[in-house]
Amino acid sequence: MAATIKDVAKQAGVSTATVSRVINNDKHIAPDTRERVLRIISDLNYTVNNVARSLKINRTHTVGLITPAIAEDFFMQVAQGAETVLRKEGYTPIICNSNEELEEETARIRLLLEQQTDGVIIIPATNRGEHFDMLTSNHIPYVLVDRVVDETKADAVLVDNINGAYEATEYLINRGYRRFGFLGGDIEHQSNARERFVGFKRALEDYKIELEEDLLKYGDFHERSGYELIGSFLNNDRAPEVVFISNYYMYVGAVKYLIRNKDTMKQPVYLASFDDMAFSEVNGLPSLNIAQPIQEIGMEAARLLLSRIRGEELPYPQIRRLKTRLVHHNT
Amino acid sequence: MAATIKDVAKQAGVSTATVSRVINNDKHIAPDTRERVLRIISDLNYTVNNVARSLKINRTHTVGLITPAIAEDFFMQVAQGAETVLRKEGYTPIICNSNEELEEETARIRLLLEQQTDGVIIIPATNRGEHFDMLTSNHIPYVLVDRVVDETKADAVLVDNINGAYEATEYLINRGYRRFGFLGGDIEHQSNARERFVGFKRALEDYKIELEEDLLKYGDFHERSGYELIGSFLNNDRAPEVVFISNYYMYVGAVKYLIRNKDTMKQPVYLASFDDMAFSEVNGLPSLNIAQPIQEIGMEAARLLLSRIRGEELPYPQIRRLKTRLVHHNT
DNA sequence: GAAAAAATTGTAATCGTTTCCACAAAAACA
DNA sequence: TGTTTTTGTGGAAACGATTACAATTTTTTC
Repeated sequence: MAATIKDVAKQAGVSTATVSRVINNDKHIAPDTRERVLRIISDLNYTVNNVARSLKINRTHTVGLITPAIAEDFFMQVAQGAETVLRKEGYTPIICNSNEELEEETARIRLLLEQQTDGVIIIPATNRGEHFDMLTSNHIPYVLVDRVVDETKADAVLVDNINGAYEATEYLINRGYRRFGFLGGDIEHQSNARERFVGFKRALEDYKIELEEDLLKYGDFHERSGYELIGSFLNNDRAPEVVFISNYYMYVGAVKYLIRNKDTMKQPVYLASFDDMAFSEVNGLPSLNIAQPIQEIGMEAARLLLSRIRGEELPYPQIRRLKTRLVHHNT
Repeated sequence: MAATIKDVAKQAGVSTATVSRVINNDKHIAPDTRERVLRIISDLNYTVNNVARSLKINRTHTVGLITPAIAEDFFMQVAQGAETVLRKEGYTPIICNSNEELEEETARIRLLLEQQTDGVIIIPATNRGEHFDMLTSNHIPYVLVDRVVDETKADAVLVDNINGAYEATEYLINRGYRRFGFLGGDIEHQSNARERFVGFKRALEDYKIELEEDLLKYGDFHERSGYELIGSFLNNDRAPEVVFISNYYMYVGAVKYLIRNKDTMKQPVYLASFDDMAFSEVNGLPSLNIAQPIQEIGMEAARLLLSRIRGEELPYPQIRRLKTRLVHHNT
């Protein structure tokens, strides 16, 4: 139904080869043929069929992006960053949702393989990575984002979690805080949760500050666990002066708890937390936030992936760590 | 490099036709050949090449989704809803970003045309719609979401804005509020802004409540305008008791203003606003929110589009309006 | 003005599938 | 047993582009 290259060729009285050359800006074409062909193209409203082209040239100029959740701020900002650079380089991202499930992640990889994407950016849902081998064995480059399974294996774009946590903690210490609470993630299985804990602890050690075991709680980086855990700290005589929260969603949960219970709260608690996103400012509570350059993470991941796709020579693996930044709210 | 259907055929000692039949679950195939072929497929780690398949069958099982902004809550919830039903039906969404720009929206449509998507879901960035004709003339079905250019022309999934605004206003009236402020959008050019205003005004009229001209302000549905406009209402003796805000982002702006200036505020103002998203609860201010079934909008759009793709007989155009729901926060 | 070089165009194979058509073998029927 | 029907399989032509190679025309060079 839609016009094909053949229709254009016939109308213009040339071969499809010539039309193809015009489309692809081949230099060796006579100016007047080029012009004639272009006119017919616009007359017929012809657009190139990318699926045919992709089949022939064996590249699709598409890149898969697997995220644990569409519709979550952090992931979509990464996606936005990636989209910006991919688009500029003529690539189309295909955003997929793993729903924080290993099997879905695997299924999406399979899908992207079928779709012949030229590369994949993955924000891993779990700490498993065997299924990435499917990509390797098909020679599809991929880049991990935000967390990593095994640092020696795959390209990754991360944030300097250790340093970010250290700086924030150090800042708090210098401001005179001594009694710390800590709300972390799964330090067993999640690289970023672990690193943030390390940075936090190292700062306390360097400044010889005691860390009480019962002021140390581990959740799962979800809002609910922040909401539930923060409560257990408060309203007793051993409450911390400041709580270090190592993830944004747990921070949101904690904030919600504090807002809901502000009338019964004995004393204010200061919050320090990873990430600086929408909520961090609007909730009205004073806090120290460790801002990740989220969009930049996505952009860097896209850049790295494109280098791989283009076959540029880079040692394996590339681990890029971006710097965090401290932000103050409502103080 | 990757195994093709030919490799499988050769290994299994059958023709590519047979392999294809196995892949596509053709009924007329001998059980033992099927089994043999399946074994080879798994041995060779074969995956079908969808770009070749798409070329042949002239369908890609992909659907474009054009949104004015990736990384904005509302749009991504729509996307999430759409993704859920598309995925279940074997379709892959390609999410594109128009950046709230007409030209980019046009460019994305052109891209999706080249990619041969089977249909497109569009959250329009502007009130222009001529470029949608490119889709029509290529026989690609499309569905508009959230706002509409001309109701008589294209399929659309919307929300019953008039009724939603009316109900909320009526509720406020019944609660005794009489002095209303209104923060709206561009009622000239944006269908949803207009409809919400109509519902609001109609309720006031029905209850014979005066609407003062200088308590009526129009912004642009962005945070900044909410922030700036709310201030002009307050701190004078003619301040409204309640402000009806017809968009979430303006609401967020207003909330930020109120939080920042809470110390200098003479009297509290109650907010009523369209949408009920992340901020609505956490900001701590009491408010009445008009919740749209955002994910459901995306799901319905996907369902409608799939009906069109499948060629089901439905009168043109289909305009589906979903109901809103009132939600109370911090009261 | 002829030979060589450069520029322009066409022919046809190819990418990896699907599917129409033909056909052989097996099953059902008489 | 011979005929018809059913079942399973293969051959080969598409789908719409790109591109190596060849062929032709034009330009340059001496």
